[in-house]
Amino acid sequence: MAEPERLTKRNAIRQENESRIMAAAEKVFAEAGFGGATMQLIADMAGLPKANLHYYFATKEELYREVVRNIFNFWLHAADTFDKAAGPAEGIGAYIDAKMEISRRHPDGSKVWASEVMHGAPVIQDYLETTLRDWTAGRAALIQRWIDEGKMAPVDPRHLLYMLWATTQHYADFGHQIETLNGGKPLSEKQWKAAKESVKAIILRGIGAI
Amino acid sequence: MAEPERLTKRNAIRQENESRIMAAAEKVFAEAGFGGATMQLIADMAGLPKANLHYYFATKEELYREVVRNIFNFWLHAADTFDKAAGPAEGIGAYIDAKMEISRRHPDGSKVWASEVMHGAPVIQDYLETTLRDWTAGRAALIQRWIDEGKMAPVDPRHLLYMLWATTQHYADFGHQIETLNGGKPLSEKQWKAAKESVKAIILRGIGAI
DNA sequence: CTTCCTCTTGACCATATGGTCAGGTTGTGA
DNA sequence: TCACAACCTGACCATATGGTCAAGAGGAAG
Repeated sequence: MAEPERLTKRNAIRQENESRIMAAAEKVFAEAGFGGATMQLIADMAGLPKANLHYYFATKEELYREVVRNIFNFWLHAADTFDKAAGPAEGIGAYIDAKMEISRRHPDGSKVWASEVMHGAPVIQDYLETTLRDWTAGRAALIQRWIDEGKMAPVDPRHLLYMLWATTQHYADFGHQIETLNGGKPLSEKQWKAAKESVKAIILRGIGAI
Repeated sequence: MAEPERLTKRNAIRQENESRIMAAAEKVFAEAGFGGATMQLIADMAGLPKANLHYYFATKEELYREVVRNIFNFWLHAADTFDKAAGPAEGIGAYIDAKMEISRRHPDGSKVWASEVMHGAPVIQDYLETTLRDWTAGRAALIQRWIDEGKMAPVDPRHLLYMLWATTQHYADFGHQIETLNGGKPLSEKQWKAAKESVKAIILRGIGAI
């Protein structure tokens, strides 16, 4: 597939610029939405002239597409914890921890993803129909197995997954609201820990895993 | 406050046009986001010339603000069920039902709200800091009382509220994703019922209310 | 050193969009 | 019927923005 990419100065510059642009784009898309984001603003934030963006990414759509794909892949891989567990308490507990950590560390990515899906997934519909669909079917089957083995209560695996996504991503997507309700301050280390524990406690007890 | 508004033909037309515009705006803002929405599209969808929009709503911001306020108030009132309950099973169960129903009937409003909050609540920040903060404090106190009375497990009321919001609104905001994972078809009557039951079962058991 | 290719960028263009306005139409109240 | 105000709208304008381009700077390879 991808060439090994020799370690020349050129390639270093290219990689550096592309990731600067991607990082800036993720932030701007998250804050302003696709329509509200401007190439000029992304360029400024990346510290490059606007024309240079168009050298690396021909169009705004293309840049956006790359950002979304990037996020999607990141999320998928972050969910590997799920499989390696012997039962729901560990598996789902670890999954909640992982997703909460992502919400904390990469809220912008989460927002871009949410925005993309809310607007009908114009650029990653194919991924939803293939990769995500397969991923979901696999985890649902695993959960069903746990149920059949009597390791947890008989809940609909799909709706459980939706609940996991919703609850964990909420801390990123609605972070501003949570911050406002927290007296205008971001959640502290302690509060994040409490959030994780609360979520895990309610859900794990809710599915009869503890 | 507001004048009783005599029932003249003028007022009827005004009201008709304003609600047509608001409905169209809600849909367009939900589908395209604030930045992606255009006054022209809203006008077309409302069946009015663009200049007429600006007669009723001076600017795009003003129209957007009205839409968001509208949604916010709708949501607040829809949560009255919460208070009238004797305990968590009824109170929170009814709240979940009500919010799921809103997600089903008014997904556009939910999306606009989500978008507004995700972008830092530029137009309803004051509401978050006053009305929503008070509302949240009140319900948190009520939940705490239930806990103190031994009617449910000792969970952090705030995080429980976040979980309720997240889970129920997810069915509207991420409706497209859910639909895709449902074979491309919207949830049926049966499936909506199952969703409600799943959510209620997990959460109510999770907080020790059943 | 020379050649070639990649990269950089200021200036520029076409278009879309929010918003304006003048003149016309319609309802209202006396 | 008349005068006034509310309402309507096609045409228009200023601006912002995505995208282009030609000329030049900077590495890479021989």
